Amino acid sequence: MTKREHLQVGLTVDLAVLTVREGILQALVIERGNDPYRGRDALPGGFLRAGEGLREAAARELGEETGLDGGALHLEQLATYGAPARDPRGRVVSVAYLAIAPDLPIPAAGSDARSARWAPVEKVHGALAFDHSDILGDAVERARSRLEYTTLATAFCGDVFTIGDLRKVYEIVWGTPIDPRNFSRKVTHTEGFILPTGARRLPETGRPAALYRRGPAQALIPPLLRTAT
Amino acid sequence: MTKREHLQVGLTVDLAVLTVREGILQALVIERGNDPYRGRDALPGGFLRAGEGLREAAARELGEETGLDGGALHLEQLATYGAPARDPRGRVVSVAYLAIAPDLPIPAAGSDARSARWAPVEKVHGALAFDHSDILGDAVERARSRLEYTTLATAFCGDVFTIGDLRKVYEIVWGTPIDPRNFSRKVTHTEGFILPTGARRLPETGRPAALYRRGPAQALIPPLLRTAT
DNA sequence: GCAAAAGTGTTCTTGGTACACCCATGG
DNA sequence: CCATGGGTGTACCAAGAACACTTTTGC
Repeated sequence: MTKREHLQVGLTVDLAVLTVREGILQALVIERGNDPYRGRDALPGGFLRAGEGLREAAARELGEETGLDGGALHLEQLATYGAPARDPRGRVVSVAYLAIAPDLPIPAAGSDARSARWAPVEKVHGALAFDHSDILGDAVERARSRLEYTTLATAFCGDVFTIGDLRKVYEIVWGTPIDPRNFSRKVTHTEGFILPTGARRLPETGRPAALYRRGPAQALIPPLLRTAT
Repeated sequence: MTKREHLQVGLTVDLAVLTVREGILQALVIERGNDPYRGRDALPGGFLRAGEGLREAAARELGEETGLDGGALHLEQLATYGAPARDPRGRVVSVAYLAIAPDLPIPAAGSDARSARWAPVEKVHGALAFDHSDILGDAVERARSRLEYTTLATAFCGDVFTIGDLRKVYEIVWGTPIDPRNFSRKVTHTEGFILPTGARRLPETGRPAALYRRGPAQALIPPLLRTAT
């Protein structure tokens, strides 16, 4: 408000990309190639560029560092982290985004990627560079909450999926077992959550399961609440 | 990640301060004294200072511009706004905070305040400087949602309040009437939402109402959902 | 025909909604 | 005694939770 020059800060965009893979919740991490925290795992991210919007920057970094298409998967702003000493290079504020991806074969190593890989959230949480463990913790909590009130769970699945696949997403992200019968009724009775494709999938053993596709609904009304732990 | 200088941006903290006053939802606005947008209403806010955390900056600005005690009222990070052209002065990213205040006498004009005042949300929404109308819209939606799942409604009330006061908060923020009987049972049966003080308040006319104080509960379980309009 | 997973139906209980009456005070 | 808002009780209904059996496939 006064006419003196105001503090200028570096602004990064960091991504917490979550997926369900091999039966556990995993996050995309990269191994840092430069100081600070060289050799440590961190969330993918990078500096904002001139003329670029925040979401735009998040999608770009995702593509550059991991080869994932930022436009194709769910991407939402999570929170902004700006503790004065969070980055030893100087004053850097980070806008964190939460991304949800299906179980993709392997993140393709992009031009800027040193060693992007999926890692179990349980394993890396607490071991990340900067304040990225805080960000990851907040991201997981946001994802858990989103499953209650939105149809976001389908973003963890591929184009087509069974009700059992969807239920496993809930069980793995929430870490609690869910009654298959009640779950099935719930998702099939919620208008626009999932749409039957008519096709079926043959498991290794057992009865074939009907395949579904994401429906148009965004909100889950009424919500699917996790019971108090 | 490369060694070239990265883009530096100005970083502001803006506040959407909401209260219920004279039976309607109001927001704290200031009239801008400088260009750009001189003379237009805007949300209170200002630039981050060196060595200062984001929340700390929000509390400071709140005190400076309005005389409200940022430490005393509910303050939560809302979202971050960084569209490239949102500020004509240059690249400025804003971290927005949502604050909830009880119906205070009048915001005291602080040292930096030009003309802080309460204004009906309906009136100023769409007429604010920068992208502050977007921020205010998001803030109102966040507050509405918070009333469903948390005990935040008590932050709109003073130290002591009646169940009728609390119900009016819900009715005004949501814009829908609520059944007084069911509401009363709901809030008194939710453990830790409100605590009886034993005192009573005499209205202008009618039976005295019991007074309550905020309880320790943060979450509202089960939630108090607004029925689909 | 056996193992494995999918799919369906019923009961019970909880919580939400709708609704009508009595109570305590000031004027 | 009347107007005004505070406080309570009850019937009904929707939704979640708990629970057992049948179906379809591969082997």
